[in-house]
Amino acid sequence: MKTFIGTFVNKIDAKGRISVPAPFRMVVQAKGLAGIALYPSLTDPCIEGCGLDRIETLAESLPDDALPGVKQDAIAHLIIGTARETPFDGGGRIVLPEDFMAKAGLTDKGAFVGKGRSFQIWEPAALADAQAAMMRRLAAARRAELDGSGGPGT
Amino acid sequence: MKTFIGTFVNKIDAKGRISVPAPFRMVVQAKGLAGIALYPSLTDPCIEGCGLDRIETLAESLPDDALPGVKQDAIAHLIIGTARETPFDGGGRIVLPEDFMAKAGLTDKGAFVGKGRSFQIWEPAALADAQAAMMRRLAAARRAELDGSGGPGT
DNA sequence: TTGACACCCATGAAATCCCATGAGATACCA
DNA sequence: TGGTATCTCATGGGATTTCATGGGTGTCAA
Repeated sequence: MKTFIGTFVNKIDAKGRISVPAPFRMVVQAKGLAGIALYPSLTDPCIEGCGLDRIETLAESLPDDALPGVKQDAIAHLIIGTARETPFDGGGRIVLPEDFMAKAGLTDKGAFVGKGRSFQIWEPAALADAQAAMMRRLAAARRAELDGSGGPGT
Repeated sequence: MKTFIGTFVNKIDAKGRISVPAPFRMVVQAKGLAGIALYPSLTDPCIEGCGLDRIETLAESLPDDALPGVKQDAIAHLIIGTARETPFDGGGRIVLPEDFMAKAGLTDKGAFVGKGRSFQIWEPAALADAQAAMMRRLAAARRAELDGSGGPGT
């Protein structure tokens, strides 16, 4: 498996540790990596994660020097600056940085959500809310579409 | 690890010493270097740093087509001319030059921010401001994009 | 001589590693 | 097909090491 797929809820212990779901772990271990990179999501109240190869690729894609006039890489710099390398312990866990947990509202449980090449870690309740909100938006969009092309659908 | 990733805040003691974060130290030590090179940032109110090797590379690997109108050699000479070598002490610390500290507004704490091939040292509050400003800019850009597709702005 | 600077060691806190345990799922065998 | 053995995985706690930080001493230069 080479993509992050599915949702898994694991416990966060007193030390801030959480087990990375075995399928996710295998995605990064298959690349020969011994840990993941975490960074606060720029758009959602959650932590984002990926193999740290992705971060290093991001860093290497930047121009060799910070010269005036180049602001297109603002996002990359923001991610690189806030990212954090988190190695697996013997049991396949990582330690969630405290400030990341605070930003994502994480306390005792974390929901890993696969996003393909990356994944997110949500507070389970917040994830449910966000997903419900997205469903409502989709339903509304569909209704709006049907309204224009015929009667109210089922 | 071969790139500077993440943010770490350390204390500056009365002697102007500050611990270089262990992950950053390992990046340069992996290259066989026993210290780092510092120079005032040309674009931000902070100190910039990297391995000594990068300064040497800078003198040679200047593309002449990156920025039309900007004298690349001038920038290189500026960096090379102002850069200072700062060796690690036994505990992995460096001594921040006083004039650099003044330019960056550093007093009692310094925030190391990874930038991939290099890193920066900020006054923590100034860093927070700069990052917040950047986030606002990104959010504004995103809003501008969404406006085209019908969302009522906040 | 006096100041600045580099090197040394000490210490507490925090992060990391290690092993143990139990539950659940799977595979295997009768 | 039912039951059992095995394995993986998630979790808990303790021990060890690393790291950041503080201060002292020696050395060199002005």
